[in-house]
Amino acid sequence: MAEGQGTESGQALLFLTDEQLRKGIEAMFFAYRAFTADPDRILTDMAYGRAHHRALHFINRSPGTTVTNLLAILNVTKQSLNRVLRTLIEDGLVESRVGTTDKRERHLYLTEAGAVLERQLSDAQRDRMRAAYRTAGPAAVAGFRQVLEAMMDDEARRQYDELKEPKG
Amino acid sequence: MAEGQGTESGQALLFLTDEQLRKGIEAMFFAYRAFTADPDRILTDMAYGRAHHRALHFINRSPGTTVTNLLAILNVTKQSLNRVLRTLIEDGLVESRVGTTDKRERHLYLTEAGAVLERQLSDAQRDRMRAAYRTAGPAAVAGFRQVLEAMMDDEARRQYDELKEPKG
DNA sequence: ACAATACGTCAGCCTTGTTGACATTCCAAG
DNA sequence: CTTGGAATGTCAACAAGGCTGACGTATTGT
Repeated sequence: MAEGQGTESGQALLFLTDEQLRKGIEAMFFAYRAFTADPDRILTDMAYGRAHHRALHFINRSPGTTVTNLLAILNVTKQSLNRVLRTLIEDGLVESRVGTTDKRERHLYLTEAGAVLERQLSDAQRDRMRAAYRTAGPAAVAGFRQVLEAMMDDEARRQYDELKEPKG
Repeated sequence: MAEGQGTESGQALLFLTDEQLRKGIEAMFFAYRAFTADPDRILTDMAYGRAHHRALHFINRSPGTTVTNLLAILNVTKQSLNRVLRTLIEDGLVESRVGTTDKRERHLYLTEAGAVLERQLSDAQRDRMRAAYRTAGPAAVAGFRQVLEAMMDDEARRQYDELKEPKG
C-alpha cells in the first residue's frame, strides 16, 4: 500500500519518487546479472560466449528460421552474427540448409549436439527462474511480466509477441 | 488464476511449464535491452559506453566510495574498471582523492560535469521505468520487484540491500 | 536484362572483459 | 626499526564481440 496511489487499471497517475525508480533500476541490474550468470559459467568452459547462447536459444525456439530473421531478433549486424554462426556450424551444433523455395535463404536448425547444449543452458536459466517464481508466487509473477512487457519498446514487444505462440 | 496454483505466501508448489518459464526468460531479454537502450544512445554520442554509465551511477549513489568497493559491486577486474575510471577522471567527470587515513585508497566523487551527465543518463532510464510502472500499476510493480529480488544470488542481493538505504 | 534481396566475407575499428607484471602504501612480527 | 606480506591501484597486452564499410555471389522478381 505504501508503494503509491492508483487503481488496478494502472491508469491513474502514480507518485513515483526518484528513489523508488532507482531501486527498480538497480533491481534490474543485479537480477539480470544473476540471470545470465549460470549459462555464462557453462559457456566459458567451452570457449563460447553469451552471443552463442542467444543464437542457440532462438534457433531452438524457431527451427528453420533464416539468417535475416535471426538478425532482426538479435539486433546485431550480420558480420557479428556470422562470426558466431560460423563457429557453431563448424563445431557441428547448428546446421544451415539452403532454402527450397528461395535458394538464397539459409534455414537454421540445431543438430543433436546443438540441442543438447541448448538444453543444458536453458535448464540452468530455467532453474533460476523457476526458483524465483516459486519464491515470489503467482501474483508477483503476473506483475513481473506486466512491468517487463511495458518496459519494451514497440519493436521489441512485437518480436516478443510473435515468439509467444510457438505455432503462430 | 490461469498462471498457476499456489497461495499468496508463495510457499506452495507451483506447476511451472517450460513454456511459462521460457516466456519469462524472453521477457527479461527484450526488456533489459530496452532498459539499456536509452542511456546507450546518449553514451555513444560521446565516445562512452555502458561501463562508464555503471561507474557514474554507483559513484553518484555512494559518493566517496573506494575503487575496491566499486569493484565488488560491478563485479569486474580492477584493470577493467581502471580503464573506465581513467577516462572519466581525465575528462573531468570524476574526481579521485587520496584517502586520508589510508593513503592507498582512492575516494571517488562526481564533479559538477559528472553529476550533469549522470543525471542525464538516469533521467532517460527513469523515464522509461516510470512509464512502465504507470502502465502496469502498483500491484504489478510490487510483484516485479519481488521476482527480481528472488532471482538474485546471495552476493547480489546483499549488495542490492546495502544500496537500499542511502544513509544506511 | 537488370535491380533488388539474402547471404557471406575481408579489413579494421571500439568497448570492455581478461591475465600478468609492477609500484605504492600500510601494518605487524621480529 | 626494519622487513616482509597484504592491500590498493596502475600499466601492458590480448580476446570476445559489438560496429562500419566495401565487395562478391547467387537468386529472385520486375
